[in-house]
Amino acid sequence: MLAGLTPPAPLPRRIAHLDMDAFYASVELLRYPQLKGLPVVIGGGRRRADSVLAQQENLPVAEFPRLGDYVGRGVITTATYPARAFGVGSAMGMMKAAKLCPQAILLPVDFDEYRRFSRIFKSTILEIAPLMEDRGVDEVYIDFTEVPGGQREGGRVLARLIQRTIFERTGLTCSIGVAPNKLIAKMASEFDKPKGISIVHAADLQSRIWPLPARKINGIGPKADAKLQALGITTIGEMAAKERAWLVEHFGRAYGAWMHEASWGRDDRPVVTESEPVSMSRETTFDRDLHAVRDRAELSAIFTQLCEKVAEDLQRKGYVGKTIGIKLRFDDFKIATRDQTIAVHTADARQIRQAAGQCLKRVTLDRRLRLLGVRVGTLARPGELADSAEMVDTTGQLF
DNA sequence: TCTGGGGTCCTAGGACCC
DNA sequence: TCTGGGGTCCTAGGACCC
Repeated sequence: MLAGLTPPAPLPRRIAHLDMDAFYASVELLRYPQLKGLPVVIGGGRRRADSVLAQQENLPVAEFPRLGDYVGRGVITTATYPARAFGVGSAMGMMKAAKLCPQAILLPVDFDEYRRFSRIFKSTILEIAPLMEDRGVDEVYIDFTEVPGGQREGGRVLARLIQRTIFERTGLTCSIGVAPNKLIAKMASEFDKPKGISIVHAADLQSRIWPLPARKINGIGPKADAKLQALGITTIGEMAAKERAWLVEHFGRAYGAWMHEASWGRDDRPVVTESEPVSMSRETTFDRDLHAVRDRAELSAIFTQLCEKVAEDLQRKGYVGKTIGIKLRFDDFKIATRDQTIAVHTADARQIRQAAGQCLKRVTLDRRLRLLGVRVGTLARPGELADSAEMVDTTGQLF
């Protein structure tokens, strides 16, 4: 080490997780302020264009569709806080939700609108802090570490600025957790929802993280949680009290070791600002279960449409893929997948349809089908394949 | 009257090559 | 003829997340 050139001590990592509050529902309330304070849920299968809502922003409250009138398949994607008070929550089946709160107002999803607001809040963040990781339409991680002011009050000052600026630009609120890493920040953003800011330091592990249910760890889902419960473990602290070897014994080498690290609040994953897609897919659940033979024509038409949509998605975003796959969900909810890697990358609907059709022939179709999906994986950008021996066909024409 | 749609990553076995 | 690695690709299923 050269004398006088001691490198500055690295700043402590401060990572934020930002989560928009009841995002879809909040965007809808911007359009329909007359619904503020009422139980409102977003979900269902109907398209906005088909409903009484199309272009009628001044609709009186009494004329909005009600959850109790809904018939069909689907789940709640978002519920306002007043609706949550009735026990209605996201991912809940519509019919079950309708029993809990039939008077709730039901709005169909409008993804284009949510994406529009998503772009606005994300670009707002990027103007303030350049290292942002996209985690879906309503969530991001932000690296505060090197941002001017990012260390003040553990990140609270910057979090307040971001929260306020997003609100000024969109009228939408969010909750932010700031912690030494993504794992803890993700948990912290939930501490004080809605409109919350929570600052967590490494020293708070025992008091604020260990009492939480194990299921609160991002990566511990229903299966792992049930298994933990069966082993007598409920909280993160109880997990942390177990030997690493014990967790490995019960959950496997990789997952067990990760669980041990997570329970001790350790996570060194960086905030990743860019990533390439791995696959693109389209799937649909039918209004009623379809029979492979009796409903052949209907199934075939849907199948072709799915292939056309994936092809459109690929072309619009500038990708080609060469692993073509299908997904089926039967009436008993069992899932089957088949895929096939073809010789040449493609984004052509007819080629996708052809390969997917071959996949379909490899499945025994003795049950009614509930869902059909088409997936294209092993993606590449056509330009990056140009100098390889492979001939890329994005048009369906032979050359 | 159950349970959407769009993703990622991991595992594990078999084929195939060196 | 038998035995044995390692490495990569392909496929199917499953857990998990938003």
